Amino acid sequence: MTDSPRPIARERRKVGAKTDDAAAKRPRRTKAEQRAESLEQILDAAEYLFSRHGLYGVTLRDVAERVGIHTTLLHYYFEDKRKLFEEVFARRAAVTSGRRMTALEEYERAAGASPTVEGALHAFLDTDLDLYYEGGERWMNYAAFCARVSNTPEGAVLMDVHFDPVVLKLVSVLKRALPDYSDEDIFWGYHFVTGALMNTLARTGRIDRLSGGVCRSDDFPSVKQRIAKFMAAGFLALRDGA
Amino acid sequence: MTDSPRPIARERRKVGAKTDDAAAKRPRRTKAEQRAESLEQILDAAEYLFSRHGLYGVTLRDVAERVGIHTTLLHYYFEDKRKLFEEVFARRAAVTSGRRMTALEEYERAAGASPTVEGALHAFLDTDLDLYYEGGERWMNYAAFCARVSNTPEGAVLMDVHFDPVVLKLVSVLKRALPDYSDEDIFWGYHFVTGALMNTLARTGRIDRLSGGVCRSDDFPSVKQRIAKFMAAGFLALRDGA
DNA sequence: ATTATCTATAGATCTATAGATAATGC
DNA sequence: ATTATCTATAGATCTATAGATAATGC
Repeated sequence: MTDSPRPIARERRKVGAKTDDAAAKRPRRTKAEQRAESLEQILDAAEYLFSRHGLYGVTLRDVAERVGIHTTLLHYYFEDKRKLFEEVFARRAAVTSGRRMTALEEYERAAGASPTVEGALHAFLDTDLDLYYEGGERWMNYAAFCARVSNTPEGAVLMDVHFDPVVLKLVSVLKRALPDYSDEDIFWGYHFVTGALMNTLARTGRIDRLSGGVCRSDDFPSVKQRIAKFMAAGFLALRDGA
Repeated sequence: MTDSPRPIARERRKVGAKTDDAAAKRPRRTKAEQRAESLEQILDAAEYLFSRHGLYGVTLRDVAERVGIHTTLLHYYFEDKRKLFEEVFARRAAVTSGRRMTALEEYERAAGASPTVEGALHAFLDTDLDLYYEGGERWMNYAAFCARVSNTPEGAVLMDVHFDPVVLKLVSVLKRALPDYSDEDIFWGYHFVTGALMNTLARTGRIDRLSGGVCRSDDFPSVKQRIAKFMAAGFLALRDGA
């Protein structure tokens, strides 16, 4: 693991130099604060590293070094490595899921009796892209983490656990927008949508190189401009005999 | 690593029991054959394991055990673990790339002056889906391997190396089909297409569980029935001011 | 005579635990 | 008195190499 030791936002405690820094700060922090801060730093570091190298490509030592703590402290806060991984996934899942759920409910209310595919997809996709893009680096890391994980067998199970409700909500709105569609068409359509979304969140840099710089992996606004309209048209095209 | 020790197609040499089996067979095989067979078995096993657990989630021992050989033999045939990984990628890349290239050229010839988006996508996507679906388990493993790898930073670089030519060919046909489109729209459209394709190739089982069995991850024919038409409509929808 | 495969092993690294120390909490 | 953090270390496992053995090749 040779990641650039980009400092995470909060100041690192330096190993073997806990005098100045720490002595100046610790007294001001309550234990609850210390705990919360350590947990956050650990999860941020793990999120960053897991998003780039996956569960097995990251060692607990990598995480500890990035935070500037001793490896064993990870065992104090987390049962084991897998649990740390799952908590990285879970931490922000509720936020994105909740936001999209709310957006879908609001859209349903606003659209009344005749929701559209594009409207539902705007609520689902734009809300998510905004969250990552406006949430800064950590949210972008989380997005890449999810995308990476989504293409793996175990990762897909985590997706089930955390995202099924909001996805099924989207599906229910799509069904109302396309009342004569089979479930099969709706689900395959969703499958295409989520593939495009995950490919965006992964931000591998491939589209940058492929397009010779015309598109940029981290340009979520450009994706947002196009994805809902693109996918909605795709759904409608399935009408006449898939 | 606790994969079911599903035997790979060729009979395994059993460790510590090389008497019957081997004694009966070896004499009949030339060294070139032996070499070719071992290489193939190793690559097949690695492909299977890497597709499920990624580069770091698989040990050389896992691969060797699956083949039924000693770990050190892997070092005899491959420089190191990463090289093995790259050779798994490269082995079938030329085949899929070549087939799609041919299909696109044939389509261009057939379509003459007015190629369509849907026609180009059929050539590109259907050719690939057929290859995996008709190629049996190994090709399906390779598809999952590629999909998994495509969502990672290093994996994306392998995609560049092996697939850029055929993708740029597709892009050139799309440009002819959509002469008034910006490069940006074309490339983002491709980005959505490949996301949907990779999500299909990954076969994580998520769509099966999400849809309650209505869709199946390994049902590539159903995807093939829909994907080109779906994506073509998406491209066309970008026309009026993305 | 050359190539394929195995034995033995080095050296590094990884996860996890037990127990000590240094902070905060009442 | 409790919680956060560090020291020391066990036990397992991993990649890779050196060198021996057992096949095929002429």
